[in-house]
Amino acid sequence: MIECVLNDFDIDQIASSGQCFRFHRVGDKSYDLIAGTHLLNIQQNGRTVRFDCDEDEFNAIWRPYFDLDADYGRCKAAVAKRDIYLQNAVAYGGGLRILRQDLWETILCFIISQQNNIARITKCVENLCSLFGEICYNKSEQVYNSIPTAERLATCTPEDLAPVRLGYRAKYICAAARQVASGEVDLEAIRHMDYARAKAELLRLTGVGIKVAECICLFALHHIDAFPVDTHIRQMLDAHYPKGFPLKRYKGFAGVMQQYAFYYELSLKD
DNA sequence: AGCCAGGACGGAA
DNA sequence: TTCCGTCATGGC
Repeated sequence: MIECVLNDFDIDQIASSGQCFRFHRVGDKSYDLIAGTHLLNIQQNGRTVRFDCDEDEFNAIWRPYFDLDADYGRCKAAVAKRDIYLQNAVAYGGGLRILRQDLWETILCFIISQQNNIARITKCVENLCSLFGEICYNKSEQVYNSIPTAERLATCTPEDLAPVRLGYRAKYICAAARQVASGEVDLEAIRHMDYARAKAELLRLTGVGIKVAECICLFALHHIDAFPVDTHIRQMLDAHYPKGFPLKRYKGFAGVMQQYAFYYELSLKD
């Protein structure tokens, strides 16, 4: 068990931010999280955060996963004083982090995310894991499955995936899985590429366009200068930045600002 | 009952 | 290049 006192960290905000669909709420500010092949229970009480794991696992997996060595206060301080919108967004989502998620898991989740809503994305991901996930965890009477491997999905047809209810995205998943399993697209190589090259390589995957590629770069590869523009961000840009978002001001970490804005936009629509 | 959702694809112009 | 119809499903 590891206990930390953390600034700029709110597990409820992180779990509901729409960058990860694998948080399972098990109590007040308490979640089971599946990340790749790892399972964690995390619980927050004020600024104190409990990670149910040993020190080695904490340092090797969860410290980088939650980006605990980054100073988000510095990002927040960079917001222009007169930028009322972004000031509000940062104040609202001050506990967000940009996660370092598993690459293949993020590819699948964000292929599924297209033209879809977060509630249904979460259900599709759960269906995919429970029906095709290969590794199972037993934790407090709760069974969790990992995301299915590319090799497993490469053997599937879109008809096989019908119970997952992916709609037209099923054929994208099958095709992308074959590209990865065959080595046509090399995920290990992508992990070592810079942002521009990683994005170009991800775009070769069926079902991955510019927006999804940027999400993968931001939420898995931690290229935090990626700035995915989805329908919510598009509306936000039109409404608050008609002359263009000040990307240059936030060069090198624009994706952090994007995430504050995205989370803030979601809150304004319920 | 419609409108919309963290869009991508293939073909037309 | 840019533009446009199409693609499934279900939350709200």
